[in-house]
Parts: sequence; C-alpha cells; structure tokens
Amino acid sequence: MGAETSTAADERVWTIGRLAGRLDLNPRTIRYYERIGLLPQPERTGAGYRLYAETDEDRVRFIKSAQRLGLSLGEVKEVLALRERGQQPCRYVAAVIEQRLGEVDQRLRDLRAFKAELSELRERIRAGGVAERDSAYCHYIQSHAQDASAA
Amino acid sequence: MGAETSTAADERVWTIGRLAGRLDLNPRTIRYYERIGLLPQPERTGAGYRLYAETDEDRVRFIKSAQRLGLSLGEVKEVLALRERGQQPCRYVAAVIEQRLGEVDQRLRDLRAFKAELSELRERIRAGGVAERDSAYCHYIQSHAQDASAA
DNA sequence: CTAGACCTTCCAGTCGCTAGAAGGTCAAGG
DNA sequence: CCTTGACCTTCTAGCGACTGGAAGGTCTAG
Repeated sequence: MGAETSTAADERVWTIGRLAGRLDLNPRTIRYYERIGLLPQPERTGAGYRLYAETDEDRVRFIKSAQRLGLSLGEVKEVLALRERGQQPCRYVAAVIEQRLGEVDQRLRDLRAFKAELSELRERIRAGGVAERDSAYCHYIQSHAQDASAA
Repeated sequence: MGAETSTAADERVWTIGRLAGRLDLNPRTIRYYERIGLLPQPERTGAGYRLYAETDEDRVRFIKSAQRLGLSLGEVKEVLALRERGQQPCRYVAAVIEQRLGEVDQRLRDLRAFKAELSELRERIRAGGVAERDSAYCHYIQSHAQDASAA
C-alpha cells in the first residue's frame, strides 16, 4: 500500500482484482478485454501479476460508457483505434449513435407488437377459451400460430 | 416425385433441402435442430441422405411458432419432451408466456430509457454543444457519461 | 507453516444458428 | 460414358460478450 513506485510520483498500481473491484467488474472481463485488444498489455510483477494504473481505469470506464450507449466492443475498438491514430472518433461515434437510434426504434416497434401478441395469448389462456382437443403439440401455441397466419 | 413409397399410402418424403425449402429455412438449421435433440433422427436413404415427411414439417413449424412466442429452443425442447412423456405441456407453456411477458415489459422500459438517452445525445451532437476540447477518448461519450452519473 | 485469497494459463460453454472445407451422390445433357 | 453442377454428408469453428472450471503458482496473515 506504499505510494512509492519506480517512476512517477502518484502512479497508483493495482492488481487485476483491485481494478476489477473499483470498476465492479469480473477480473475475467478485464483479461477478456485485453485478449481482444481493447486494453494494452499491462506491466507485470516478477510473478507475472498484471499491474494497472488510473489510465487503465479510465479506459475501461470509457469502454463501459460507450457500451451503455449501444456500441459493440468492435465499435469501441474502432473508436479507440481512431484515437490512437490521432484522429477524431467523434464523427464515427455520431454515425453509430444515429444507426443505433434507428435500430432501437425498430426494436421498440417489434417489441410492442410482440407484447400485444403475448398478451392476447395470455387472455385466451386465462379465459380457458382453447378447448382441450388433442392438437399434436400444444394447443395454445398452435391455435395462436394459426390465427396469426390467418390474420 | 412418384407417390409410391414402401409403407404408407401418401407418405410424402423429402430430402433435407426440400424440407428446408418448404419451411423457408437453411438446411443447416434443420441439422442443427436434430443435433440438439429437437428433431428425431430421420430415416436415411442408402446413400445416407436424410428423409423427412409431413410429421417432421409439422414439428418444425411448431418449433418456429413457439420461438416466435419467445420460447428458447431449450424451452421448446422441454415442451416437446413433456408431450412425448404423454403430459400436457400447456401449463408449462402458460408459465413461460407469463414470464416472457414480464421480461418484455422490462425490456420495453429499458429500451425506452435507452432511446431517450440516445436521443438526448444526438441532440447535443446536432447542436454542436460539446466543444472540441481534448478529452481523452471521445467527448460525446464522456460528457454524456458524466451527465448521466451526475443525474 | 499453513490456510485461503489471490493470481496465472488454457480450454470450453453459453444461444441460435451460419459458414467453410473436403468429400460422396444424383439427375440431366452432350 | 462422362461431365457438370446441384445436392447431400461430416467435421470444425465462428459470431458477442462474457463466464466458468481446472490445475497450478504466489502472497499474506495468523
């Protein structure tokens, strides 16, 4: 817990578990990010333990923020790569946001339709409306499918 | 295309490609269903070609209907297994439908919140409100994340 | 000195397919 | 008879974003 490290003044250094704790993540997730190239190869102790500092924490936080906005890890990687090439990733980000919004709208429409369908089926189940005639598999599902294709 | 087969009168028989064509599926999907135990081992020709009849088509149609109602293939397998044990799967199905409805509601709430967040970020991007000050990664994402955590 | 909490690596599983590779089979046409 | 090309077979591996187990090394507190 001492503050002395070899190089910088306040270069706090954590093992993977501590970093994961700060970020509320599974250590495996951090290794995974490293493996797919989202995080650089960290320094190691003599025993091979990974060592992390604040820059790594920032980077993971950024990844998580971007993820929360619907960027895939592949897209996050692209953003990070653009930055590393000294370019502005923001145009790219803006395009992804735009695309994601379209997808969210579509998904909302789908989900609302799906909910209506499920609700209708539930009503029918509640009402006991489907007789216990022997349909091959499950009469709830099959009569529902029939009605849906008929409509 | 002849109607004569060895056993039953009108036992139409198709290869996997024809069955897939009727169902508008990839043949690989049908093999996949077989592999995970959703479809029984079909008869084979001397050359090893799979042979299917109407009962198989019905079964796949049922699988697809159930899937459309949000059952996972694991749950479909359970339904099928119940049927094969001579039990009524409908109670099980009703429970799954109920659960799925809850999940859909939750997902709708999440998605609406997510859309609001994305829209707000888009507005900000459009307005050009975020200055081009050099934040470490992408100022759109980071300023958004800050605001979100502050709120 | 030992317990147990951490760390390392590698391999495999999740879900619902989908694709590639390498090879066998079949019907039609030249 | 032979070839072409569309079909079929199997095996393996990939997608995304992790997560888990196994087998072993390391570190710290009591």
